[in-house]
Formats: sequence, structure tokens, C-alpha cells
Amino acid sequence: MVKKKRPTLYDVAKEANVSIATVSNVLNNKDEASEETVKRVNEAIKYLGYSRNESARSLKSGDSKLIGLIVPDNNPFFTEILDGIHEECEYYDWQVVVATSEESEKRQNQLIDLLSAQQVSGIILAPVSKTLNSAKIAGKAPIVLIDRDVEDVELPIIKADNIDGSFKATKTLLKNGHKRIGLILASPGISTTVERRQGYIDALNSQNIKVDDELIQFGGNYTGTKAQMNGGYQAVMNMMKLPSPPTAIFATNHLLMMGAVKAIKELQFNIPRDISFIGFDDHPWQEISDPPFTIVAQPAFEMGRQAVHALHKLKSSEEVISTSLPLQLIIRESCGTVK
Amino acid sequence: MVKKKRPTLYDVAKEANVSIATVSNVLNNKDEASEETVKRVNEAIKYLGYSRNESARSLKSGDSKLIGLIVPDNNPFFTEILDGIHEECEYYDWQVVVATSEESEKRQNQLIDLLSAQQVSGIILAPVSKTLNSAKIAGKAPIVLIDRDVEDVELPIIKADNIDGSFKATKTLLKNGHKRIGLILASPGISTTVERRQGYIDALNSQNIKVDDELIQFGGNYTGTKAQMNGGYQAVMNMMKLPSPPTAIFATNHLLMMGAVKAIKELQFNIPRDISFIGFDDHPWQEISDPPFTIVAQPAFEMGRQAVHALHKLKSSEEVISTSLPLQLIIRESCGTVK
DNA sequence: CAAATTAACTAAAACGTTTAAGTTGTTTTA
DNA sequence: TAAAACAACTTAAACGTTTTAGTTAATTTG
Repeated sequence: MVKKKRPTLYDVAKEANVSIATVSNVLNNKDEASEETVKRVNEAIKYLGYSRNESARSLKSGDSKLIGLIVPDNNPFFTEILDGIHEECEYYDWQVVVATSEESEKRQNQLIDLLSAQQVSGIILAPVSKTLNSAKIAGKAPIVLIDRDVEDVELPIIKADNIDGSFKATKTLLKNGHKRIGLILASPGISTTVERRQGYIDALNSQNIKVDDELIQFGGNYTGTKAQMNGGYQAVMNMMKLPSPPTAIFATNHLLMMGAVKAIKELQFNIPRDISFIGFDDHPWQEISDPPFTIVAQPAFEMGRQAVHALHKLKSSEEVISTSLPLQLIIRESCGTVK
Repeated sequence: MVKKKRPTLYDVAKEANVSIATVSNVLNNKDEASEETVKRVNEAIKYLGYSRNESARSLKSGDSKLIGLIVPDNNPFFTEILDGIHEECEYYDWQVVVATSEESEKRQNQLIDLLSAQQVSGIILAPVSKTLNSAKIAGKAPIVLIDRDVEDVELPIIKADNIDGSFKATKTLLKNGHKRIGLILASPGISTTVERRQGYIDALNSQNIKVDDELIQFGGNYTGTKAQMNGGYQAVMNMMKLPSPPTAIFATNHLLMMGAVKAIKELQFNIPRDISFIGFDDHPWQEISDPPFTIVAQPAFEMGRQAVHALHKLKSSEEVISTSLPLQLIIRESCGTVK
């Protein structure tokens, strides 16, 4: 069997009795061909089953129909972001190359290189750390940050208002009379952690409650689902063996939350009777969990959409305004008043 | 500010005082240059921050470092598959373009076209229906199926042994004395549904129990998380109002399972006291669910890995053997014996 | 020691597009 | 009615690679 080559512009041109330039014009709706010709060309395209070789197009025109997404891992939060990205990309006719940095800075830089080599039109990046060596991204595809910010270089970013979200959650616990509130944070090396810690501290300060560092635990210094969950688990174990353990716990991401809940159940504490709990990220299983958890919900889908939109603006050299989307505190049944 | 063009082979060649052919050879480890030259070229590459334009490479060589993945949606099962794909792709130095067909055949065909136009080296596809118009895939990128099979065209496939998995689950319920077992299936239009139904029927037959069609509900004829969950919910509602309701329920995917559990809780039935339950797909939240659910676990990660491997074999025109991976029944505490 | 082989290169064509710069023949304008 | 404008094309160069077919000088062989 001879492997049939895909038809090219040239084949279409021959079939329709025009030049390849005309076919290209028709293909790009350049409006420089007669109705009659357009029809003939389109028929030839359909007849031959032609579709454009995007590599050639990308080579010549210098921009591709691809964008890159680099996330630390495929956790449900980033998956929802991807959904939003997909939705918005349909509009711009972009496809998405998804890559995971596995929380490794080396791998992340490698991926920026690799995706740029693929001539992606831009990269949506959730960075693994608070810095982003500017030399490493010079001459590479334009970058829009998502979720996490960096300190050393100014890039457009679509993020959540973590300070406010964390503030609201903590404030709610305070209102219920809790004075010792455990805070479970992810890795100290990312901006979301810093911000969520800040919101917590702001809330305590607003009530003149002293911050006790022993109640702030970093549970996410590891990579991988199991390890993150385990981080949440350990955090709870640590704080509950304190001389004066917390009466409420706030876990600032999904995986930490699950690990924390696991620990609490294992310690035979009841939520919300013995301990109040606020988690992070809303997911379908919350609908069947017992108790239904009060959580801080992130607009992940919307973040994805807006990141794509920002990238598109960046490409058309419009001004891109970084945005901070509000977090929503969804009150359910995991918080009680302190006895 | 003048936008700096990325350096090309030509720039590197000039810098290193060699021809572009030599640079290309060095770049591709063709072993035709002296040690001294290789060193000079590599220094020039580093100095200029050169990285290959993959569009040009793809255009000339006819194959890209991209593969496509088309899944119906980004549910946790497919996300885990993506993890496996990512892991294996690192080995082959492939990047993955992820696209969702949203269970639409039209969109799926569109995506096969779009990805092929991107010159992807191959496509890993979880098809939305039992057929795959062969005319539509002729001349397109080579396809390896994953999870779901098609009837009208023979393609390599990496799938789970759904019949056996479903058989084992049903058999377990039968052993516990259940005679009326509700089965919640996804859309009848996909192979996994057909197979999971078959395993169920085989198990009943092996015990000489008549199949009651009223106990077999299709809950997944919709797309989207909410809709699928609702399908599971409705399925339970329907079977529980039967004159002789089931004493056990087997839900054959993750989303259906959650909807079903929600309905059962709403009806105030206790699992496993009032009703036994077996679900599908193992996920982190199962660790904190109450009760811990007995489920059929899919080797999603491994499926992803093997699909990439199969694609690579297909490319190097080795024989690709379709495989059916075993499903594992993980026994926890959601099944009781019938009274 | 001439011929053959080899090591280390280079020149140039090709991949399939897009696009700037023509080239027609027809219609409009002053 | 001659010049200008326009509609509807075509020609050919370029994008950045890979690769085939040389080329040159040094080395090996009979």
C-alpha cells in the first residue's frame, strides 16, 4: 500500500485551475477572489479533503494556533482551569498544549523552552516558585500567569483574591467564637500561600487576637496527590497535640483539606461538634460528603477563560490588565460555635 | 523597542563559523562533526539561546513532537489518563495537545481534523460513539483508541477489561445474597456501557437469576458533570420506587456513583445497612468518605502510558497489540449481606 | 605511490504556506 | 477618450529546517 500524501495548496490549486496564492486567499477569507472562484476552490478543497498544514503556516506567518499551559500537576483545580481555557480557546480557534512541571523549577524552565520551540502563541503558566529568572523567558513565547504570582518580573496575571478569601473564612470562624484557629498552608514558596496566610493574619489582627505560629502549618512542601494529602494529615496531627489545640481549622487547598479531614476523622473528632472546619475548592463530591463542608470556592473556570482572553490581548498588543477575581465563601455545615 | 527575532540555525552557523548543515547535524547528534566543532556549535547555541523552530522541523521532516489527546471531558478518570500520557511522553520527548469533544461526534471529527492539521504525530482518542466514519479519519493522523472501542473500523486500543470488572463486582453482591441488583450505566452509545452491562448479565446468568430490565438504568445520556451526576441520581430514584426495589446498586462510573449516593442519602437509606453499593473509579476523596466505598478501580494511569507506547510503536510501524487491562475490585465497607 | 577510502565538512533543494509585488483586462473618472 | 482605478488574479520569494549529493583534504590500501 502506498501511503497517500495529504493534499497541499498546490493540489487544490491544480484541481480548481487557479494559483496557490488564490487558494491561500480563499482559505483566509481575503476577499480578493470572485464568488465563482471561491466556490470552485471550496469544492476542490472538499473534494480532496484538504486541510492546511499548520506547521507551514506557522513557519511562514510566525504564529501558530497553539498555546501552552504549564501547571504544577493535574489536580482538580487546574483541571477546572483547563476547562475554562478550552471554552475560551474555541472562540479564538486555539488548541492547548498541556504540560506539567511537577513543581520543579528546572522542568518548568525546560517546558517554557520546549513550548516556545513549538512556536506556541503564548503560555499560560502557574509558576512553581516566587521567582521566574527573566533571562530564561526572554525571547520565549509571551507569558500570562495564572493563580500564582512571581516577584521578580512583572507579568499579566489572572488570580484569585486570596487575601480576601482567607480573611472572610477566618473572620467567619472568629465570629463563631473561635480564638484558636489552625491554618494549613501549602508550600511557603508560592504566592497563594503568602496571601492566604496574610488574610488569616489580617482577620486575627482585626479582632486583636495574637497570631500563634504553632497554629500555622505548611503541609504542602511536597509534590503529588498522596504527598499533599499527607501534608494536610500531618498538619492536623501536629496541631492537635499542642497543649492548647485549635477549636477550628482552615485548610487552604483541596488536597490539604482531604488529608486534614482524614486526620480529624482518625482522631475521632466530629465536625462540626468537636472542631469547626473550613476547606478550599468546591468539587462534586462535596455534595455527598458528611458533613457538607463550608469552603472557599475559587472561580477556576473563569480564571482559565480570562487567562486566554488576556493572552489574546497581549498578542494584539492591547493593554492587558491583571485581574484578581473574588473568592466565594460557601457556608454549609462544617462550622459550629465555640462552647 | 525592537522585538528581537529568535536566533535561527543560520545565526548559530555564523557564530560558530560552520554551515547550517553542520549545525543541524550537531543538533541531531548525527556524529559527523569533529569533537572540536561540536563544542564550538554547542557554545554558539548556548550563547545565542538558540532553540529549534519545531514548525520548520515539522514541515521539513513531516513529523512533529506533538501528539493529540481527544477525550469527551476532563473528568478525573481522563485526567489520570493524561497523567500517564505525560509520564510516558517525557520519554519520547512528545508534548500533548489536549482537546475535549464534549461527547459530540461533530466536534470530535472537527478535532481530528484540527489536530491532524497541526501535524501531530498521532492521536489518542476516547471516541464518543460506537462508530468512527472511516472516511473521516483517512489521511489523518494515526489513531490509538483509549478506554472506548468502536465497531466499524479496527484500530489499536488500550482499554480496561470491563466485562470482567463488572462481572466481579456483580458476583460479589450476589455472593452476599443480593438477588435484585440495580445497575446504573452511562450512555448506551459507548462500548464501555455495553461491556459493563454484559459483565453484569453474565454474573446473573451464572447464578441463574433472571435479568430484570427495570433494574438497568442508563443515567449518562447527557454531557457535563452536573448532568451525569443527575443521571445517577435519577437512576436511583427510579429503581427505588419499583414495587420490588433493589437491595444493592452497582454504579458504573464515578459521576454516576456520586449522583447515586446523593439520592440514596436523600432517601435516608444507610449504606451498607439498608442498601449495598459498589462504585467505580478510585479517587482521593474515597479516603474520607463515609462509608469507605467498595469500588471497581481502573488502571487509568497505566492506560495512558500504554496508549503513548502503542502510538510510538504504530509510528515505527511495529505491530501494535491492543490490550485489555484488568480491573481491580477494591473491597471496603459499602456492601452488606442481604437480610 | 597512485588509487581508494574516509573524515569533516558545505551547497542547495525541498517541505507547504503567506504575502509583497506584479500583471492582466475591465470599468470609472475628469 | 486618455488616464486612473479597480477587480481578479499570478509570480516568486521567503520562513527555518533536514537531507541528498557533493567537495576537499587527509589517511589508508594494494
